[in-house]
Amino acid sequence: MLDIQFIRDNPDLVAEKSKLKGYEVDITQLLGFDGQRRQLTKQVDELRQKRNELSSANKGQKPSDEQVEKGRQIKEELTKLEHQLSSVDKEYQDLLENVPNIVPDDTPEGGEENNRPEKTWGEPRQDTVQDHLTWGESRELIDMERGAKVAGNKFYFLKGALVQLELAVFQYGLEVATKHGFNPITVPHMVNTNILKGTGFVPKSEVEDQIYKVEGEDLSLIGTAEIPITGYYAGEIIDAAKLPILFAGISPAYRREAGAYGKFSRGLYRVHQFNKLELYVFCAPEDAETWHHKLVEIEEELCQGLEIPYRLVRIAAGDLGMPAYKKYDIEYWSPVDKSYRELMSCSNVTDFQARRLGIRYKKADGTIDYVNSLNGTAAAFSRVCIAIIENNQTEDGQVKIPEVLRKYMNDRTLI
RNA sequence: GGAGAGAUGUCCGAGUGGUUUAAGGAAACGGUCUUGAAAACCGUCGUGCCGGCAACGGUACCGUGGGUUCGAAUCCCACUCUCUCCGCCA
Repeated sequence: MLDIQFIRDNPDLVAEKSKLKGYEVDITQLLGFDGQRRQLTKQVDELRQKRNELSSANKGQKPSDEQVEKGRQIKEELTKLEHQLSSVDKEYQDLLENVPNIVPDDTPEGGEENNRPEKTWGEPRQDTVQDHLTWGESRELIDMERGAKVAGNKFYFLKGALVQLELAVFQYGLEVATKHGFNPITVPHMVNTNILKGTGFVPKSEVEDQIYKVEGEDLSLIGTAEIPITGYYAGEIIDAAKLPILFAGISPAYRREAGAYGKFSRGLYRVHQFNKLELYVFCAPEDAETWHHKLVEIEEELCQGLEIPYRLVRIAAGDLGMPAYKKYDIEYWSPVDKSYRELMSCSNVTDFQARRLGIRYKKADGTIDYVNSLNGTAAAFSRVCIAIIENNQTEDGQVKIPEVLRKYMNDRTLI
């Protein structure tokens, strides 16, 4: 959610940036409701003032019939105005909540195809390797068929050495995260609608497509630990001295992925459930940009440790979600597709989510402001797994375990 | 799942229809005193919205949402959460 004052001061800018992101918002209409809301608020407050004056005029004693009658009139008028105000306010809130975050001027325009590569690392191998699914199924380490039997399409079982690999990846991820000061946290795997909406990257139409809802409960399965962590401080005012607050959240990620059965959905690449280690930062606005770069650096450190060749890309405006101000993806090299594919993502959402959920901080001078929040993937195992299997194959079809993981796997070197 | 109790500001805690403009205490901050510190004393000390350059004024907020009333922290209804006990259970 944007600051209404900011929208009042910069209506054209907000309209333009929203359009760049591909969101339809009618700023004129929003400001119209804003004006009505203010007008009505003024009238309502004046009437309430009258009511309060009347009732405090006869403290401790019975009011006269005349006073009661006058109070009754005020009440009637007030009820009418309050109803008007609440319906105007609802329209206003709905519109305001659907205005996406703005983007900085250096954001590439256009959609996904305009994402801007900024850096590459490692040697993209050009020889032929087995794809992860063929490799994993033939060794009975990945079982998609039985996953489908038990739960449905895009569910799976992982077994044996891959389970150990997964645990090792998380151990390693936590090791790096804690080294950088992140506090490990586990989270509720379901959240209520209030928190879900507060994270804001789920406009109504997408909620249905992306999020599993629990029948008969006000609960949804989380698509990432970002959601409950964002909610952690909802409605609170944090002492500035406590910032930055750094979390490394571990959770499964549940995603419906409705309609996502394209070319790049084979095997573990796009699944309904995977485990994820997520980095999260609450900080003062002036530190957000620095933390964003720090998060990207940590992601790079992780990829380099895991010996995964990658490319860093700056995400174009049209490919950004509603809350994102600025976002980078790290894409791993896929020797199977001979192209780079998404592995990690890192967003600065400024105060967009903090505003929606009322997460503020109090500075030393006593002033209060919204915190900024940032999040980045440290490891999404299903994809890390693909990247390792496909990039680390030896000539005889074994997979070399990255150096950094071996101490977590009884010094095993090959799968 | 059943029974009971409860939810008030940063914290503790008073408050069962109109001087509540939320008492009192603690913590925190500023000051006096002190060689310094503690203690003591004095002062400050919630958030949002609207108006105002500002000082300030108005208004709302006592778990959440409704309702009753001229007037609600206070009465009524529903919900959420917490605690105690019982049941079930890894």
